[in-house]
Amino acid sequence: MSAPIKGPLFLTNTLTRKKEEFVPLRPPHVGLYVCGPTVYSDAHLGNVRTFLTFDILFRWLKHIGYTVRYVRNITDVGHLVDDVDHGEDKIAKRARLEQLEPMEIVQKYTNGFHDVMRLFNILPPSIEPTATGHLIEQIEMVKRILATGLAYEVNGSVYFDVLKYSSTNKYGELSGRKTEDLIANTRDTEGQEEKRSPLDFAIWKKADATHLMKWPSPWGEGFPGWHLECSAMSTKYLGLTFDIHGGGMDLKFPHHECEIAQSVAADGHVPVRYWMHGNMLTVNGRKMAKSEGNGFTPEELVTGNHKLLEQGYSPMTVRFFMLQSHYAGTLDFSNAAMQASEKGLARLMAAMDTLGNLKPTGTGSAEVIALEQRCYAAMNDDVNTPVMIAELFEGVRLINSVHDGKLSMDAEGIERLRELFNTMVLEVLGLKNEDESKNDDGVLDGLVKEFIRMRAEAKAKKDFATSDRIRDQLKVHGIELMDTKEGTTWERV
RNA sequence: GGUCGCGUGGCCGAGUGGCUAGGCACAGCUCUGCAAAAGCUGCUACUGCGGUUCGAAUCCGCACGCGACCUCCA
Repeated sequence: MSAPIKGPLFLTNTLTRKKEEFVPLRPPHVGLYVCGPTVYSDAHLGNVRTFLTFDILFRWLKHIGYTVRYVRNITDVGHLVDDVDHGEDKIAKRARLEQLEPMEIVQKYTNGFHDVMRLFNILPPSIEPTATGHLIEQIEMVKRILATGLAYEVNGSVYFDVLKYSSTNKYGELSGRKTEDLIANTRDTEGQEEKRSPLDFAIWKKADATHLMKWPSPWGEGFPGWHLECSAMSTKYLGLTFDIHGGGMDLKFPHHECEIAQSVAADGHVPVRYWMHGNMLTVNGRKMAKSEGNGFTPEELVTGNHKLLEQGYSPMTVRFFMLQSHYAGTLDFSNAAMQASEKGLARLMAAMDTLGNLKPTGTGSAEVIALEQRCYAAMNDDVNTPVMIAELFEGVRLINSVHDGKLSMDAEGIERLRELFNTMVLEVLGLKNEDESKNDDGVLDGLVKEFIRMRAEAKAKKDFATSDRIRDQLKVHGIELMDTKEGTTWERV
């Protein structure tokens, strides 16, 4: 069958606000749904953080022995520009601005999104459904909700009746809201006159003649409400009730709250057992958001070509930086923090190299076993990557101490340490060594090696004036020499 | 205004009622012809004021500061 589960795993369930032991509905299978991007513009770094959070969860669930079906959607219709139920579709707006067919916009930014995911080594989900590909399922769901009397049709639009629903169900449970408070805080906005209550939300919206993205339905030409796709698609692929639903903190209300209501209304089942919400990436203490205009694209990040960036940072530096904080807390982006991560990651990766060539120095491997246990404990404690990384640096110390002959370790211990690092660093954290391509210029490498040879000869003759001149001049040209026990190496500065 | 959360050493960032991560920076040492690089070692913080407790950064209350959501956003 399957390998034993290396658990138990504890996750913070944002529905109960408690850390709970994770027990799937149908072990060893796990159903995981994460709200994906709306493909109307380039993904920024804040988006990356959320998908990275659930990438780690996906990797960890698989690692400890679960068979995971990971569904992450692409929203290619349904989100409106101004207000929930009023205004222009974001994708249609973009299409108008760029003078493209809406589906060209969708394709363009979907491709871009996939490029970004690949860049940061975020694994593709098992299923990546699109909203436009599931219109029939969404229309069927609207019908089921109408059949229960928890939605009503007005002029070709269908609205969810929140007050009626909340008279027998808990609306607001996930986000900790009360319907009275919500009503008290409602602002008057246009296009609300069709609704019975300002809390009601559209599950199907009538399209006017100029609307580009519209489909026939029992209520006329229109398009699905913006919360509906996730309910329809998660149900289709994961069942009426499934294990984990994730997304960014900012989707908790109203998006996820509405998802719950829709599923309960349509199918009579609470859809999700464990809700998980990743927290925001901030810049100077403020949320990075498309609407704030304080985001930068991955391309700008790598090149450093943005006013917030002092230099470029590699994708793995960013990945490592994000994993050094816990997903549930906010993380503030700064150049100083990025530079610290860059160095830390380099040290971790250098230790990986050292470990590859490490030779046994005697007996003992107790430290490795203890380290291994602490790594598992950290990850099983709400996917605590920062703690695991801290443990891995303890491992780095072990590796270097054995390498320096200051600690004795037998072959079994070294092998176990290798396996631990390969598993945790490469497989679970998904970090890759980026340095290999640095000295890939064969001609340059040959030239520099010739200089290194000349310098070694000069040094052998105690002609330090010459050897130092070679070193200094190379540095002027951007080549730094480093003397190690194994000989001299070089890198570009 | 409502709801929720946060405030940790020079910086970033974990965490538990007592044993007090980790990274970066810094200092000392090792290595080295010198330097750099690398490694090792050191560095004891928890917004303020009360309270609970044998003991709190960790629990409770208040104050101050900050943020998120309440409108599209990961």
